[in-house]
Amino acid sequence: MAKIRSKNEKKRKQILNASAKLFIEQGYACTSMDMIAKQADVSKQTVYSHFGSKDELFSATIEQECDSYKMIDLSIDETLAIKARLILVAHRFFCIITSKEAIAVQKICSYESDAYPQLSDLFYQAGPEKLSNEMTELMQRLHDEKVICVTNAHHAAVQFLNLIKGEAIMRIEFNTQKQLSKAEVEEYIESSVELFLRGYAPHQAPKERENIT
Amino acid sequence: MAKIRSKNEKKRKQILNASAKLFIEQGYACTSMDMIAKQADVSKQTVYSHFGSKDELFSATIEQECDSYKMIDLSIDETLAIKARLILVAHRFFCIITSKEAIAVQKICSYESDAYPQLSDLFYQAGPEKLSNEMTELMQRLHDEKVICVTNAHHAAVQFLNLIKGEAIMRIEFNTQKQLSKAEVEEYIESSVELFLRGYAPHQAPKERENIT
DNA sequence: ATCAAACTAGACTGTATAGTCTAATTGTTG
DNA sequence: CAACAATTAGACTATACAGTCTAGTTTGAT
Repeated sequence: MAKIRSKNEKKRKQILNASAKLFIEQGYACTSMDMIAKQADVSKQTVYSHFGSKDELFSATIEQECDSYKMIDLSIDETLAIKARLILVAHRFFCIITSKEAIAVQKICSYESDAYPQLSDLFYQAGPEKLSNEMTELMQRLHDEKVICVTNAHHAAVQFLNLIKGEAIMRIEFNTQKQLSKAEVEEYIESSVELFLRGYAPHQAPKERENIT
Repeated sequence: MAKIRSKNEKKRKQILNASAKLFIEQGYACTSMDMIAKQADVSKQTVYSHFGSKDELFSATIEQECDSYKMIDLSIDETLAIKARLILVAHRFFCIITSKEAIAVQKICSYESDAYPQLSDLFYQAGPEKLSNEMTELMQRLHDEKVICVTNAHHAAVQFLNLIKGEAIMRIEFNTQKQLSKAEVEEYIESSVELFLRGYAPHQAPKERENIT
């Protein structure tokens, strides 16, 4: 009496995994329902019985991918010096936004943002906005700790995140021939964290002078 | 003997204008050759006689759009105070990258960067890289003027440009429901220029203290 | 065992579109 | 005017694909 759909969930997941893989690899237009069915090892009819249309499946797929952004953790060992803490945060952020999946979902949402405004909005909330909110909290905490001195924690968060992106993110996005080496990225990130810390250094910190190497 | 193609150029331009409009508005996949011919007020056969295939036309269109990025001018009234100068530069940059065409070309190049790597590379060079190079020169000049103090002018340029992008550019790119108001953007830009200037303030400038309002 | 829901394979429809072909027309140049 | 290249309209081919239909099979709950 309870279970009306026996295998439903398993098939559904198979389909969503397949569609995620294909949409992400090939985009919306270049991925056909036949390919998805085949990739999911499921009949085309089953795809249509779970998701009424290609649009619906696409939406469900992107929503699922957005859900996977849940595991962003910016909590940081608080005993570290501020510079080391921010560099750690920067690296984590950088890893997240340069992951193959994140880049692909970003491209597809941006490109389809006119056709599916609610989808790209969803992505924006689950991705960039969520990150920026968490970063805002971190900035506020650092400010309260008097490690930095900001007048607007949200601005500071956005500024920090944008600084970290640097040119690396665009080079990845546009798949340019020349890509930045890991060393170049590290150097750039360190330079950006330093800029950020100098710009938001708390007042009355004359000892900073001695720290200059 | 000279003119073998009489009306060629005019038709060619009609076609490129039409294709630019349509590709930018609708993307590559959703724009058909019939639509382009109709929009250009030209027969389909003429389109094919000028450009052998849809791919070729697409490439020519994007290349043409990239050429139009030529007119970026960051020269600034040098009598202005440094903060005012950078705010002016920031606004120009912001206007350029938020223009409908720039956003559209960016989206399309990013999305098609796997299918047409040479195209997105072209875009990157004509757009982001060109801008970043000009900005690097500006940074170097400002450094030489001792108005700012940077250790790596290119890093500083990238940092400045990324700071200016803020969250506004992403909200536009993803077409989110909430968009930043002009006032919000202005406030953010001013805050970012200030951050940048504090972070790269020249040494031994104690009079700065008095400037704080 | 039975029965209904879920599933399958694959044929089928209708539509969109890239690219070709043809026959007629226009426009340019000598 | 003659000749020729460019252009045009539109028919045509081939293909891909969204979505439907059908007929038969598997599966799980009772």
